[in-house]
Amino acid sequence: MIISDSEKYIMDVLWRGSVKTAKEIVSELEADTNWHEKTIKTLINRLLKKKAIGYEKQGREYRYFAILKEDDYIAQATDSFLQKVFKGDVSSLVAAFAKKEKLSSEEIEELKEIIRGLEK
Amino acid sequence: MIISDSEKYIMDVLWRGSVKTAKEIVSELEADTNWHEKTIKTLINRLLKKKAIGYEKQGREYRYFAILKEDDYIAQATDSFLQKVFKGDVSSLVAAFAKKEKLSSEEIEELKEIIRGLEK
DNA sequence: CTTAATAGATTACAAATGTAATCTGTGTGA
DNA sequence: TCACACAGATTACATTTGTAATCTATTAAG
Repeated sequence: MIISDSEKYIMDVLWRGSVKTAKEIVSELEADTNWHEKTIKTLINRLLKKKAIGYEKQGREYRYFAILKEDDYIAQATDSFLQKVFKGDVSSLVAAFAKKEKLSSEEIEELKEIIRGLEK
Repeated sequence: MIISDSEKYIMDVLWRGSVKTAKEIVSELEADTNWHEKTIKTLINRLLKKKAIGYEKQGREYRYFAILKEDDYIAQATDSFLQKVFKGDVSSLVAAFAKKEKLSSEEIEELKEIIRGLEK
C-alpha cells in the first residue's frame, strides 16, 4: 500500500485526530497547503481506493478514519528510503543527517538517550 | 534537480566510476536490474535533460559523467525525506531506524562515534 | 563501395500523481 | 413542496515515471 506525497497530508490529519468528516479534513488542510477542496476530496477517494483509510456513514456525510497505521507507514517509508539512498547502512544515514542538520545540543542529548536505550 | 528512483541507478554507476560510455553503464546495470538496454538509454537521456549528467564526445560515442554530486543528492534526498516523514525531527528519525533495523553492536558503536564527533 | 551494426535521438504508451471541474443524488430552508 | 446547496462519485487533463520500440546517421566489416 504505497501512498503518494500529497496523500500523506490527508493521512497526517487523520493520524492526528482519529475520525473526521471531509469538511474537517478540508479545513485543517486548507490552512497549510492551499489546495482546493476538490483536490482534497480526490485525495480522500484515492486513499479509500487504496484501503489506507475507511469511513462510516453518518447521515449524508462520511466520517473517515485511518486504516494504515502511522507506525507502519513510517517503517515502510524509512526502510525504502534507507535502501534507496544508503544501501541499507544506518550509520551513514545518521552521519549524513548530522552533517546536514547541525543538531542542537538538546537533539544530541536525545540521540545519546536513544543509543543508551539500544545498548541495554 | 529532482531525479527519479530509476534514474538514480544510473547516477550510482557514474558516481562509482567517473566517466563511462553508455555501453559500460548498460553492462554494469544489466547485472543488477534486468532493464533493457533501451530503457537505460532513455534514463541516460532524461538525466541529460535534467542536467544531472553531462558527456564528452569520443568518436561516435559519448562518455558520460555525473554533474550532480552524490553528496548533494544525499543531502537533498535526506532533507526532503526528513521533512516529509518526520517533520524535520532528526531524533525521531533515528529512533525509528533503530527500532526497525535492529542495529548490531558495531553499528551502535559507530553511532556513538558520530555523536562524539558532533559534541566537539 | 555497400551494407549491416550500432550510437544516440525521437516517439510510444500505460500507470501514477497533482490538481481540479462536473455530475448526481438528497436533505433542508423558505 | 421545491429549488438549491452540499456531499460524495465520476471524469478531466497535463506531467512524471517506468519501460521500451523505432528512426536516423555513421562507422566498421567484408
